[in-house]
Amino acid sequence: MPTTRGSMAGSGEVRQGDDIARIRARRPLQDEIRDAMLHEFILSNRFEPGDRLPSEAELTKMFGASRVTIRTALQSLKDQGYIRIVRGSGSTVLPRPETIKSGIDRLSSFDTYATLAGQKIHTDDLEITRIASPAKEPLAEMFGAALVTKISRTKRIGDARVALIVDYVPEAVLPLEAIRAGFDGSVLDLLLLHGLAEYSDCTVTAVAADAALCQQLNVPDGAPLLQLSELTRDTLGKLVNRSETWLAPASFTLQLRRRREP
Amino acid sequence: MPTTRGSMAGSGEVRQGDDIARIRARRPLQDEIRDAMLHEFILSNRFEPGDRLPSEAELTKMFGASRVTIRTALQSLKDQGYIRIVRGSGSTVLPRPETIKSGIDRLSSFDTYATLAGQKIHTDDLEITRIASPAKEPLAEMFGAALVTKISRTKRIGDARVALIVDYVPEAVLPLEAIRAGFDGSVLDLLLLHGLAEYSDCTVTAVAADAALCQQLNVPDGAPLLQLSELTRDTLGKLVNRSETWLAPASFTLQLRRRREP
DNA sequence: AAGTGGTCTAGACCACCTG
DNA sequence: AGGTGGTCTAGACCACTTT
Repeated sequence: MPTTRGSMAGSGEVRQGDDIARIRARRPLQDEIRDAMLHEFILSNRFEPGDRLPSEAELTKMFGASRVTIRTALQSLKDQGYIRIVRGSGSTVLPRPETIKSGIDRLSSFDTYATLAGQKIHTDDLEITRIASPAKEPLAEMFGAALVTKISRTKRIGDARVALIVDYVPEAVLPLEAIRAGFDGSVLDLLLLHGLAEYSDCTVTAVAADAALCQQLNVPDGAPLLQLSELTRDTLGKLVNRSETWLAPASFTLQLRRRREP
Repeated sequence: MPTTRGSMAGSGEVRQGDDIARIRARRPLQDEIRDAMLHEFILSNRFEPGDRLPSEAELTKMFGASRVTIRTALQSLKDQGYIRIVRGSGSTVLPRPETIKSGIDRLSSFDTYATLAGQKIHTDDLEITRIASPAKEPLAEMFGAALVTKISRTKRIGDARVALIVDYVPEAVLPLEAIRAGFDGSVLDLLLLHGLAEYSDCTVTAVAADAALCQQLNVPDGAPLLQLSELTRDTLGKLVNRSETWLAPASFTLQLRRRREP
């Protein structure tokens, strides 16, 4: 019943200091509590898989927060796969998800994936060119813009060629000069950095390497490759990027978690 | 300020009838309001892409619900990609997501995908066999069980062979007899029906069709195929199914929406 | 300065699960 | 029957955007 906020004056000042520190850091209480529960209860093995967590009422007292705040934190842990919540019964700790922290369903660049996996990834054969297409061309029509920058490169891990990536970005979204200046291997990272990418719709197929591809990726003619075709959009749904990626499956497999329909 | 619930007695009885009807149907108010906003505001084009929705305060009055309830409904619309919410500014309607209502990131069977896409899918070459493997075998070790049922079949749309699917389910999870009795093309649907499947971790690669595969799928030797390897688990994280799928990419491509890391 | 969404509280009633 | 999570309310303060 303390805290600086809230509907009525509190008698206890216990949490006030904490509150101020947190607000300074602009960190929501619910996030603090979620992280506290994650580290102190779960990751520390204080509660092991199968164990029941304290009830929401108890947690309310333990953390001195309202039930709504506690629930928000618990829901977040549930969404991340750490606990299971059953009405009328309680919350139990789940076997640690061997996750796949970030699968292909997350909008992250291959550079980022590789780095997270502890791999050093290199960019070769970089070509950045400006395309001025007539208004009727599919590319211009797709973006609703005539000036588009094409960025093509191959990716290498150690001595192995692992991917060919070709991106198209309209000049109006990110000028060619900005791309040249900021490009460090990933167009997507550049877009994310500028807050220009929110989501992409991605199609995955298997294709046989043609002459051009097998030369670029150094694979035999007809070798099976994963092809990803993506259209990336910003928060407003505006198309900001078209991307085509070919992956040599020996070096790169896609992983994702499929969840039950809610 | 009305309603039967709530902290204090209400003066207006306006919503009481609605409330009772809703509670009978066990439908949360927040869901009703979300659907009402979706249909009356967005799908009806009363507010078009780019338009601002009423503020939360206004919605509170319009629907006679508390702000928390209104916010839950709005968040749900945001999660589904219908609106954008900006602090200090308001909520705006987004261009209708051409979504991909349900991509590969959802735990649905290929039968379900095909049906949703308006395709009639057929099951051929069905084989259901019981495997009793010594405890040291990888299959037995994986499931922690010696008795496992193997279900193998091909899928066909019209005259085209589109997939080969092989599933393994431990007898302890679903007895062979239950599978024989309930199988209508999809092991996953059977597991979902019994509440036995919560999520799966899935690996996607491209492979070249070997002799056995090209015979079963009627594709040329060495043709590129999509291979999905899945381990499906229940709410407790217990392994309930291993599944291998080979897809002829001409007939089946995978689609998914990739979202920015929160 | 006014308005909007983000966060939080305390209290209430209900449905469900477990003794 | 008692405890637990699910849903809901009214009110408050804050941070951010807009005017």
